[in-house]
Amino acid sequence: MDDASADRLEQALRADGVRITRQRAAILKVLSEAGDHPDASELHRRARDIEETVSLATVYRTLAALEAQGIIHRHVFEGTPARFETADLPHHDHIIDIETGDVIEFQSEKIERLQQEIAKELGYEVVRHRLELYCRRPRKP
Amino acid sequence: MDDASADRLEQALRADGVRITRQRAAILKVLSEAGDHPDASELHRRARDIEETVSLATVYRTLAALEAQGIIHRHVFEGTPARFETADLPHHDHIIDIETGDVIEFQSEKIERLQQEIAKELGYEVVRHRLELYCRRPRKP
DNA sequence: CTCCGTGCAAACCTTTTGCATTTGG
DNA sequence: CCAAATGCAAAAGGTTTGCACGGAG
Repeated sequence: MDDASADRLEQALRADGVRITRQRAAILKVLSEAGDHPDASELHRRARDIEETVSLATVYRTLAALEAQGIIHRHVFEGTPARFETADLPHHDHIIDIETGDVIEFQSEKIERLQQEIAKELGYEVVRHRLELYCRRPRKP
Repeated sequence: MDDASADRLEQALRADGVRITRQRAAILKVLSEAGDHPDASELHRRARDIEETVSLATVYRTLAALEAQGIIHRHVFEGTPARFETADLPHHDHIIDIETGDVIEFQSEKIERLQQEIAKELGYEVVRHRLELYCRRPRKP
């Protein structure tokens, strides 16, 4: 993601009457540039490189606001703090490398469809779902 | 699950040199009789009806031990404390009713297979996974 | 007898919040 | 201007842990 994206995030927020402070601009920039899935304290660290006066509380408050607007997604993987990513990509699920912590995205329309079918058969409607594959690279033989 | 199951859990533990105390016996009984997916404090509450002197710390320590032995599974659903179930049923995933908190189990061999394939294509091997469908009952028209 | 397990209370860690102060629009 | 946002520090909430005592094998 580039700076144009950070601008887009700002527009989306402004449209909802949210003020763009120096702190928020920094957080938005960091989010828009993140290729990975950083957690709150990592975002805090990166944001402070841009704007020194960002507190962790503000990071959390901004993330909550962005999530409420559907601008970012929060993922809580097993045994780790929540991690965040911008919601600009189409829906996808995640592979978590259990050795490195790396996160890889993937999509599977087939799985999505199967999920709906299963829920329907049991009398439910899927509102949202979570699919995480905790993986490792196979050992060489 | 019935009392015979509680006994089976005890055997499994004893075999690993773990002592069966009154407290643990109570926790095992509660787990083996639970048809739902109780969290630690609910287990604590139920265990105390059997054996008054069970502390929450012991509940957590016993759950950790049981999980390490693969005797129970721990599920951390969104925004709620961890919930536990005995590992006697074949593998399954969960539907969570977002209105009632009810948990429904389901299996899908197709989805399992697709997961493996996807991981393999990306150069990974699935060690474990988590699939949760957050659902509601559809409104009547 | 001897450790393993226990209760209690304090510590932990991430996330949230109350309050007085600053600041964006 | 002044409601909205911030920093700080304290609180919250689930879970873990240090320590001295108790009980299973």
